[in-house]
Amino acid sequence: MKYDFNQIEEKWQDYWAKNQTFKAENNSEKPKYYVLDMFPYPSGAGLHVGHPLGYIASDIYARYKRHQGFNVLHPQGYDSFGLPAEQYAIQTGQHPAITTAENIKTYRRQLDQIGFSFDWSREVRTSDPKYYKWTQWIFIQLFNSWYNYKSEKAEDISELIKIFEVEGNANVNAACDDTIEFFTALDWNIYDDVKKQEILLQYRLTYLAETEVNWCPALGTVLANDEIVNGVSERGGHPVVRKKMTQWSMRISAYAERLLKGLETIDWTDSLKESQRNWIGKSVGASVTFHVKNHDKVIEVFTTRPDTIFGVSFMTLAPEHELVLQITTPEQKAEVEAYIEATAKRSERDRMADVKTISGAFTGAYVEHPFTKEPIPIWIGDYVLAGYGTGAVMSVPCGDQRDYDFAKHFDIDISNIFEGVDISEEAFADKEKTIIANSDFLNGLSHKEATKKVIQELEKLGQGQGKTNYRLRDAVFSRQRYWGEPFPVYYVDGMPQMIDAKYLPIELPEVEKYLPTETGEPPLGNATKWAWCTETNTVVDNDKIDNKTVFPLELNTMPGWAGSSQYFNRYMDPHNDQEIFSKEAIDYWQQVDLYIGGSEHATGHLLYSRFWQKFMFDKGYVNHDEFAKKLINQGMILGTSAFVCKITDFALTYGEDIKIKDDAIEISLEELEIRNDVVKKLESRFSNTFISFDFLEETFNEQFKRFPLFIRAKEVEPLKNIFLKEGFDENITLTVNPYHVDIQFLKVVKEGANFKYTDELVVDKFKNWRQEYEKSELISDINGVFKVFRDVEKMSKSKYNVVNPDQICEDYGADSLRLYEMFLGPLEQYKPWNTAGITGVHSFLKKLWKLYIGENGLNVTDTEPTKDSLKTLHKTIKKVKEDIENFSFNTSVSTFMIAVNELTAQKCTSKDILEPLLVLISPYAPHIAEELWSKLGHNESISTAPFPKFEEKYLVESSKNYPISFNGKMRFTLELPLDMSKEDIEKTVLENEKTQEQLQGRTPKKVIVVPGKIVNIVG
RNA sequence: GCUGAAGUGGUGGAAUUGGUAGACACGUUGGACUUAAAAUCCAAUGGCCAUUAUGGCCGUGCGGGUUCAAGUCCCGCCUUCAGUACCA
Repeated sequence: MKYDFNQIEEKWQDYWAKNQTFKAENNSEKPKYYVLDMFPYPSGAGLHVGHPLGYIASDIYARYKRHQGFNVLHPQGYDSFGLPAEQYAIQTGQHPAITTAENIKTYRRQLDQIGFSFDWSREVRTSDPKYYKWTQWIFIQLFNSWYNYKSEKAEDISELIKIFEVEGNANVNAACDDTIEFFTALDWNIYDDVKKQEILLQYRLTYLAETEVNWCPALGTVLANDEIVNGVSERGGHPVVRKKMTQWSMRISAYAERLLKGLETIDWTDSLKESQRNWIGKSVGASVTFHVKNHDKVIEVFTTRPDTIFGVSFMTLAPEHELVLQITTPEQKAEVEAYIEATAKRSERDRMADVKTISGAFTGAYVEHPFTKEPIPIWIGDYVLAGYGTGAVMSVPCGDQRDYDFAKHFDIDISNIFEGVDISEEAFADKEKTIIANSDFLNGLSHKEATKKVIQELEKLGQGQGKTNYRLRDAVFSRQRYWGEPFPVYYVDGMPQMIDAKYLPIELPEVEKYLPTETGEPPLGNATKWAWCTETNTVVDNDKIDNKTVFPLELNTMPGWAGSSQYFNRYMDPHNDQEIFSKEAIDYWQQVDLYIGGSEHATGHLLYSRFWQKFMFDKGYVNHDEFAKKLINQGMILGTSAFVCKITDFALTYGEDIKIKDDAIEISLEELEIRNDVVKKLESRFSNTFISFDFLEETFNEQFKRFPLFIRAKEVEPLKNIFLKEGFDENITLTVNPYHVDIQFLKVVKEGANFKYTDELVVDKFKNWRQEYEKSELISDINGVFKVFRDVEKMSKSKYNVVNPDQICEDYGADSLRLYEMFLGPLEQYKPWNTAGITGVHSFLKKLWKLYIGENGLNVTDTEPTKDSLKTLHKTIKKVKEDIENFSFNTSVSTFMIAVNELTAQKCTSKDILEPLLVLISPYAPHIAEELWSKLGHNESISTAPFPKFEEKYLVESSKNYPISFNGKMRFTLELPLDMSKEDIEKTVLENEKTQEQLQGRTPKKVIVVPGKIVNIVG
């Protein structure tokens, strides 16, 4: 009987579905265990081989825990709101809900064919109104809460109102906007309703405020900091600019300290915790107030080194600092304004890319030193960021490299306050260890002592106090997009009001088009009919009323992370339409025991989820203020792509149209008009039409007046328009890198380069392409014109390097895929996908099958197991158990191979060996395990069979093959009884003729005997 | 720059507390079976030298050190990957 994996796998997948084998009960006698995967975004490209890596690992763990007798919750769902579906909708008019549903169908089919033990009865989809009802509900809870630093938790906003009514806000220590003004109870009680609401908004955990946001023009929306990578949007790589907009924000900064402290209580990877720590960015120091001379103004700075206050040579303000224009003297006005204008023009990205250039301007104004009362000049400089601290720094050039560079550049006096440090040297000594000098009352003190002392003194003067600053900013929560959760919000007199929770969900209305309205409102502004709210909190349809006051609704939608910030709790009770989850459900499941997912979510999803969890904890909805006890990051499986570049020949041939420069090709603007011609010529030159050109407008480099890119022939016109629109003159040069090559050509490359499973290998590498190709591996040189490089990078549709698991499941089966993905290497490691080794695990499965099923049927008998077989079995049990518990899945696959090889060699047929072996293998290769299990006569699924017990006694040996080494080098081995004494071992070894041969008559200086381990003879 | 992780055969990767480096696979070579191929099975496979056999030398990024013994521990470098970055 052959191992017919296709038939077997289909059979058991049907069986599991039909019998709901993996359905988790909320009531059970068994202990619970909650294994969670990060749910996928169902993209149009379908599942690729990288997705299942983490899912397979968690599935093995979940199945293992079932064998251990746990009631396992192992759910799956979809993070189904998001940009790509909407971008697709804009292009095609197809409703995102439809494409999303289609994609989910594909994902489900692909997930099912791998044989995961998910409890699909608990599936959630973030775009399902039944689900996002609760996302909206949480939003309302956040709106109705404030953060009390005294109790260190979120409290109901009604408590705050009570305090205001009785004593005003002077004694309130809350997370709130810095612009808050003090008022008394008297004031509060006479404020009108709008004023009261305005004030409360400054305290709410989600609030509406005008903030500087990251605006992405190409996507038409704002983005959170973690959605921007290297200054461009994470999705699509579009440029991002700073812009002031009225936006919903989440007051995550209130939780900064708890988010930081909480990291100590959870078993997450160190690198991930470190990322979160950096992101939160706690720094302890002091805030110091400086009085501006001849002005009734103060400048507040934050510093981590208040002890260096006597070293302050100048102040530096961010160019955007609000006081700059007020304090600038008439003489300096022109210079300062010019500088401000120049920095405003530079994009954030330029500013980031160019940290070396020192620039700034003197305002002409001075502050007074708090102790010496000396005047200190005030400068502005773009190395000071408006968004961090107060946007102002006290500059201590003898202590800080940047301040030093700035002072040198502008020739500002540098005073030295460090003992024994030569400030003419650019490399500074470790300042934390240096004694303070030239600093009045701080002289002779260490960093620590001086810091303490100076804060005391500043407090006496009323000009400062100790302060802790966090880098973590509040998270912008509005998106000007269609495909997201609508806010349960309407406006009265411009103030936001919550729609009563009983009307939830506020469903996403239909729109004609998914673009902003003509008046520039978000896409929801196009909706003509949707549930909305009147004054009396009655939800009615827009078109059913008239003559009544109509209140505007919130037209923004929530960001992608809204739906994923509590989904792990919703799985506990996913069909509950009365509550987000019942108390019984959360009391039973508590929190996620094991969470597996990618580290790319370190500062996004994983931070926001922790924040919401802490909020839910404060409100008493959950029992733990961390949602996941343990978290493992699976590494990414990378795709192989090829790209082609450098066409020297082409430039020479077409030298009249195109010039070569720095290995790139330049085309002047006039030549753009004949570009179509050029392309035609090129196409005939390289007959197979494989050249096309591509460009991206946003990569225009202003500094060099270049597009470091490729041009696609048909897109010449739009490019030219952009060019002229931007007002660049006609002599501008385009730098063209013509390596975007078409599929036809790559098929040739592919055959030559012997790729497997990669049908399309085109990559757009518009960023740093020279570096990229220099780094990559040259795999082919075609006619000396094209060079083909192979590179390994993240799988993505746009790189044409996606490998999906379907073909592998068909050719080798899901069990092979599961084993192979585990066998590739350690779970956490990044690794390129390469199918070369899959035959290894596949033939292992065939050998396993043959061990049980011979030519004439079942090979398994009731014979007594041999000693050797028992030893093989028990050493396998031990190793596999340890491996699973250490998440070292790759080594258990080897262990299985060894076990099967040994048992085959032993011709083992004993049921007592082969039956437990199946349970060991079943988490890894569940289909074949189920099939063989049933062939052994079981009517029940193997999935709850108890995990075999390891017994030491079968491994006990009577002798050991000792390695005998001379000066640490192993020469030969010697079989000796394990109960032999140290002395006897030494004696036996020394008497051995091989030892004598090695010693050649010399007397050993020393003999080391480690019983059970090794013998080392030192000569 | 800072933080974190990692460097082991032709390849992916093994190696508990320091104790036989290269498990298990892939690939390669040779052989068996076959008209042939596939599949399957057997053998060899870190490098160099030597060989009738026994062998010998070198080997875990580089340079030192500790130790009877170092891939593993310590010090100093180099490289790669990832994250982060005028954070005051």
